[in-house]
Amino acid sequence: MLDDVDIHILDLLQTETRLSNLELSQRVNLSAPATHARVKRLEQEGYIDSYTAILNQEKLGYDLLCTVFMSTGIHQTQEINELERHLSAMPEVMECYCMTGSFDYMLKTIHRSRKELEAFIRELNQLGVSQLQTSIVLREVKASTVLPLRK
Amino acid sequence: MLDDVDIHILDLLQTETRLSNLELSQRVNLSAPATHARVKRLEQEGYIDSYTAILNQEKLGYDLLCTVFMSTGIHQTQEINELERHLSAMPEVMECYCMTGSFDYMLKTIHRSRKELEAFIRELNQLGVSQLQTSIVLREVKASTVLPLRK
DNA sequence: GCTGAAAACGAATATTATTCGGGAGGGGAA
DNA sequence: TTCCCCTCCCGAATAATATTCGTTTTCAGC
Repeated sequence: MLDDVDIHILDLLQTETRLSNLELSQRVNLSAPATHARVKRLEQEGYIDSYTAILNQEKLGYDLLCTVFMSTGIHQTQEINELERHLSAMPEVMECYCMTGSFDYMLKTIHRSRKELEAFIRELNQLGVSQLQTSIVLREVKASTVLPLRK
Repeated sequence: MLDDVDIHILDLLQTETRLSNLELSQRVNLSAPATHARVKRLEQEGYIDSYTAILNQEKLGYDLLCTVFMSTGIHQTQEINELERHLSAMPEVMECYCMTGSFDYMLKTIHRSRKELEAFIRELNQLGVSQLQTSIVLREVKASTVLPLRK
């Protein structure tokens, strides 16, 4: 289980990932080796899924963020798995959730242009989709990956 | 501007963030110092927004992921800014987008229990919201932060 | 082909992570 | 209480890695 120091470490890793182990240890009032051992434990036990670099979408030409709601006409487990594997493999699909509500899935997708978006939607339609509703993000107010550990 | 090696570096940093500079340099066929200088440049020029640790939501007790669509009754710039500042400050709000479609905003929110979700929705309602439509994520099919650089 | 700027290299150094031996603290059994 | 054992910590030593530096290469423009 996790004690307060573990939570503190996780919280710091979420927001100040580039802290050196030494700095991290000073923030949580432990020695460097003890802190290091805890981080390794948190990684191994799966509390930390991964480390990642967040790139600037705009600077890299990805200015078109969309949400796509879709329903499928299929109900067989095998076909559903197949569909989901397809969706997961599409690099434009950043997130895909199975949801409550009037649609089966919600996707968050990213594109470089309307042209690419259109091609993507066309591709989706060939995957056995019965309904599609696409909206475009006009402005990003907040985009975070931080869990609210310290509430 | 970015050359092929820069793109290669960014792509590796997205997926194998924990690579040492030496390993990274070997992957892109450059010397360690040259690679390091490029990474620093990419950071400084804003191609890399941040580094972050992705925590395991489930293991940390956050099992309730939601999308909230909302519209506001307000139209004054000042009030809108105020509202957005509020939304951004709420730790349960992981993402907030201003969107096309029948609602003004879409939120991605995270909670530990239905009880907390209810309290959150109540809080939202006190922020000058005219319409709210909340859906719950049943299953995460894909959740990525990776931009499709190599398409 | 010459020249200058930009970018690369290898070696040297500085910083940081990681290992290791030993010791403090705390719970259970006699 | 005392002893033992387990867990976790610490500081020092070592290993790995990042970073700096002086020099060399590369290449576009003349």
